Amino acid sequence: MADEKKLPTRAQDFSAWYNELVVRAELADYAPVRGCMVIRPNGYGIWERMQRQLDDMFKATGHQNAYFPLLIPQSYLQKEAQHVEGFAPETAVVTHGGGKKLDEPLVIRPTSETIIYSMFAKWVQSYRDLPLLINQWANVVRWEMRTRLFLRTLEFLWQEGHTAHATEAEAEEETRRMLGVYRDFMEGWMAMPVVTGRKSESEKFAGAVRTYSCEAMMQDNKALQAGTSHNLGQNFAKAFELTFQTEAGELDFAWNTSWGVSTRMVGGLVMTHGDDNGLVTPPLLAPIEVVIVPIYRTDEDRARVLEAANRIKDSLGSYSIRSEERLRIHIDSREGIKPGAKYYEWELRGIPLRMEIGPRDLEAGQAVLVRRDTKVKKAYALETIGASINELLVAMQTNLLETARARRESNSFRGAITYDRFREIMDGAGGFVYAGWCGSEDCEARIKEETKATIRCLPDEEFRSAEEPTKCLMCGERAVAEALWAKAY
RNA sequence: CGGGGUGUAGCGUAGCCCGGUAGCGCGCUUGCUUCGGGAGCAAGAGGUCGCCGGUUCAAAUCCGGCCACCCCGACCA
Repeated sequence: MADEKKLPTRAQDFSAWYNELVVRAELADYAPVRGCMVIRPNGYGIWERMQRQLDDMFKATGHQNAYFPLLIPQSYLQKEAQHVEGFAPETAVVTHGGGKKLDEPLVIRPTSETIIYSMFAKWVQSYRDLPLLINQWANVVRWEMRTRLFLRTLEFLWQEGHTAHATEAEAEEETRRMLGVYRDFMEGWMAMPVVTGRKSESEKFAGAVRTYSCEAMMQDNKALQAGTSHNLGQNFAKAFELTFQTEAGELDFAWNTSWGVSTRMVGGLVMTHGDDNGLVTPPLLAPIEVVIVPIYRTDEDRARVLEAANRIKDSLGSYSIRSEERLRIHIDSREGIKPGAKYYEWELRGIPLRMEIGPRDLEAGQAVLVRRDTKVKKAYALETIGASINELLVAMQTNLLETARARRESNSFRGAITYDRFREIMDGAGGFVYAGWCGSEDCEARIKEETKATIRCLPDEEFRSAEEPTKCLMCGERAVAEALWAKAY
């Protein structure tokens, strides 16, 4: 029966570990509708903090929030050829309203390019109206065949940025800037290192000229596409007649970009930092930074310990890892549950720091702090415990990123690599392989067919091998690019 | 849509071959003892056995149909 409380381990079955952890840590559940997810307060708390920080970052780069409708006339989706081809198979369509069959079916947005650029067309007349920098927080629906909590659900919450610019160069700059914002957020806040780069033609967004992405490595060595940024060129502007008068007085189509991240990042967080005891949440994103577990035997001890716990809690407000916030601290004063059981529960939920305080500590003027990431347990003097907590939170935030990056690098393969060796890697433990590619879609397709690995991106220079491969992994022809290959979610 | 599997209490399951009182663990309720790593004992509550039909004196169990969900593929943030 003690066994029933244990999670499956990551080594046994990574999928089972993930699924059970997400449910047991009370992050999310499946809803009665197939493939739809309910995000519980625990999971939403993490998402809410992600949301708030990203929103601040978008504001800082000059974007404003707006909101566009959930329902899109089907004909809008059909105006951009590649776009409709990419999204039509996975849309949900409303055919009836008010008890009557609709003249034109309405698509539940799988993404909002069409409705947004149709409105942009009305708002933009002159180059003086540009750039137009908009973001929306919304839900979208994509009728996926197989779903997994957070990683792929029929409906998901996300943010989609949409911009219009007067020049191609400005649009490209915006596309890259927002990719950088995502990277800063993922590394700085989620402590999840990412490889940035450009998508291959076959993997790019339906309707984009160029797609860039952030690719993270999960603990099973698979890649997770954690965020994308698209340069849409004038494709949508032409489809929706989004034109403007230039400084020279000529009429031109605007240049668009779109970029998005979703609740999928919560899944990425779990699969990046979680361990066999449960979730590990980076202090910057943890809804609770410190949990106090009071320990007592007698009523007299109980009163003393709880009084001390409250006093400690009240005195620590200024020691949050975010100096502009109050320390998020919680006292677990539930009766009838032994301290040991509380430890397991808070570990499962990934709270960064646990403070144990009992009669013996009070005598000694100390409290015990336990770090979630390293599990190191140590006593600290009460007079200076605020500073100790702050140091530990900062250290943990840093340690999580470094650990994840070291793990990624030790499972990355660069330089000359034969196709046989590549297959061996992909059939075995998996990993990120940086290898030459001739640019042919045939080679790309054959590798996917034979190994299940796909081109995640053509990585940005800083991620590339010191000496770039000269030959294509598959056909041995001259390589035109270095591609990052991995199995992916 | 192809291949495999499962539906029994809030959760996890036994029973099904071989028809005859629906069982166990976790959780829940109450009480006492516990409390520095998942508490112990005692008493209790909780079930249209996925749905519809058939066979039978009798169906969770056998037969037919339907539905739902899960896993493996194809599709994907």
